[in-house]
Amino acid sequence: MTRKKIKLAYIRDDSSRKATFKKRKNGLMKKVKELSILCGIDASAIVYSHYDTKPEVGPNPDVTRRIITRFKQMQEMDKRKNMLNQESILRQHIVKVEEQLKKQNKENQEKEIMIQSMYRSLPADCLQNLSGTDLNGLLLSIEKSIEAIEEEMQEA
Amino acid sequence: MTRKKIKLAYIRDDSSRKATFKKRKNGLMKKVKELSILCGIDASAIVYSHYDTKPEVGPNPDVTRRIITRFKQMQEMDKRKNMLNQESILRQHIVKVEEQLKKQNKENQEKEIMIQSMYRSLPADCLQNLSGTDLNGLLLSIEKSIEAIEEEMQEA
DNA sequence: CAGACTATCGTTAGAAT
DNA sequence: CATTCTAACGATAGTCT
Repeated sequence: MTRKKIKLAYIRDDSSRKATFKKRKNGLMKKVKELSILCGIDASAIVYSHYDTKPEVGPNPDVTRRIITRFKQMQEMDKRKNMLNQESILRQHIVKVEEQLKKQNKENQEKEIMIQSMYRSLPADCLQNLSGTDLNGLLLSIEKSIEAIEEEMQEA
Repeated sequence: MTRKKIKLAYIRDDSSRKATFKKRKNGLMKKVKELSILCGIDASAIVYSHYDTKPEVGPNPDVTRRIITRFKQMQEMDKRKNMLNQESILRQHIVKVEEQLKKQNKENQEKEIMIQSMYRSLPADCLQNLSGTDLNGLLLSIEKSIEAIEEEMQEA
């Protein structure tokens, strides 16, 4: 059993790394528990790893009960993450909607130009019937004007 | 040096409890650091005690940096409020933009109806000049049609 | 691959300074 | 009190099952 003086570096070998992880995580939790009891204080350790599906939090003795409240805050931290995600979704949504708005705006302008052109193209004496800037009114006026033109043509 | 096999219980003597606390806290942080490095995972320990003015979080090596950020977030619960405010601002912005979009959309539809009405109001024989659904083309066609009507009127 | 084992290393209680 | 020292204890790397 010739164990070398462990080199403090990432363990390349998968299986021994996992073994070490398990051993040391237990040891760590034990130390935390001892510190809590011996000194009457609140202590805990958090271990995030892909070995466990969930973040390992501990230890979980009587002493740790008080700390659990604070860990709930940690859980709220996760919620905060979600908040951030939600925020980015919101931002994306804004971008999307703003793009739509821009597009609509452009389309709107084109149609407006077209309407203005048609309006300007109408005979001068038809303009008397037009009133204000109201679109529906404008539409009615233009239809009236066109009807008037058609009537004049038929009379001629 | 006859050290007894430590009894796992609260250390009554103030000074030796503090001594033990200091030693073991250091040891604990070292262990956390080692676990992080050896296994390439994120780990941290939190020690709340009246010995230190602030909750001891650590260790503070490169590996733990990411986790510390999260803990700072935990400590800075105040910012969470601001986040909420920011989110509500975003939501308000979305509502505003969506209202604009809706309004634009409505205006767009009105204009479209108007254009269609004008189009339908034109004399049947003018429709031959119209081509496709292209807006600019449509505009040109309508202008042409109106010019044609005016010419016919002048001829009459 | 997970436990059990143990020689070895690291941690630390208590004493000394 | 805080530090240092070191014997003793505890943790664990490598090995075996």
